[in-house]
Amino acid sequence: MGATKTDHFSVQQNQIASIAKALGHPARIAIMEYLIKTDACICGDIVNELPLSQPTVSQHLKELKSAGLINGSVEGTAICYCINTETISQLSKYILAMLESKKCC
Amino acid sequence: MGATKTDHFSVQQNQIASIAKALGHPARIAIMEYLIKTDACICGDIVNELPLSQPTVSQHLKELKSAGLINGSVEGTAICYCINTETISQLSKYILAMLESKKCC
DNA sequence: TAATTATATTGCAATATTACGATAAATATT
DNA sequence: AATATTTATCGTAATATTGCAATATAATTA
Repeated sequence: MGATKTDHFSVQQNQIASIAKALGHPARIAIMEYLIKTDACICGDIVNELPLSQPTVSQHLKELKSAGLINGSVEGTAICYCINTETISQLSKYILAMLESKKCC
Repeated sequence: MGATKTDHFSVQQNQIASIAKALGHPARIAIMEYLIKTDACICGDIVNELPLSQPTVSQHLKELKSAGLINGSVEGTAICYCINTETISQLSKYILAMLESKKCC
């Protein structure tokens, strides 16, 4: 075992889970915060901001990208990373809906 | 390696990450949705709702509980599970703040 | 074109997660 | 007390994640 049984759940359940999963690591939260804090697309220096090696940061960026939480575009030798508001908004709406439909307790 | 370097990140970053991580599995999303859909605390029958074995569901419930996303109280032979609005609200606020501080792109 | 700079990929070790059968624990009921 | 019901825990196997050193790739600059 060890493999998630994704096919037993709905597309939306898997989608939301994969976005949440991508945010489920402090390094990736830190990356998102840094991209937001600087109010701009960041070319480079994400590695210098984190207490992790370059390959590790690159891997985290890849996961955030594949979850649709950030976009990356080539900018010379560097790559420009930017947060993707749409995906965050999708998660936000889902969670707000959770709170709204809650009636008991 | 394989162990997350939690001590290199802030308490809040770890907190948000752990809530997101708990939601990072379709089965746990399905559990949350079921608890919300039924508009009540559910004693039992969560296992019957999911395509997973009882021990597996029990484990997922434990994770949701330890992340503070649900509460469980003994109710006879059964256990009554309920979603914890506070934790969901905490995540919601954090994500909304993300969207608000986003200015570029 | 060679050197430089920035990011990605590969390979690997350590650890974590997912899933379930078997079994235990807790509470009700007979 | 014995049985039934419900949930938790243990043990274990399969897979995933985390992290980094080494290396590769891509684009710029000298």
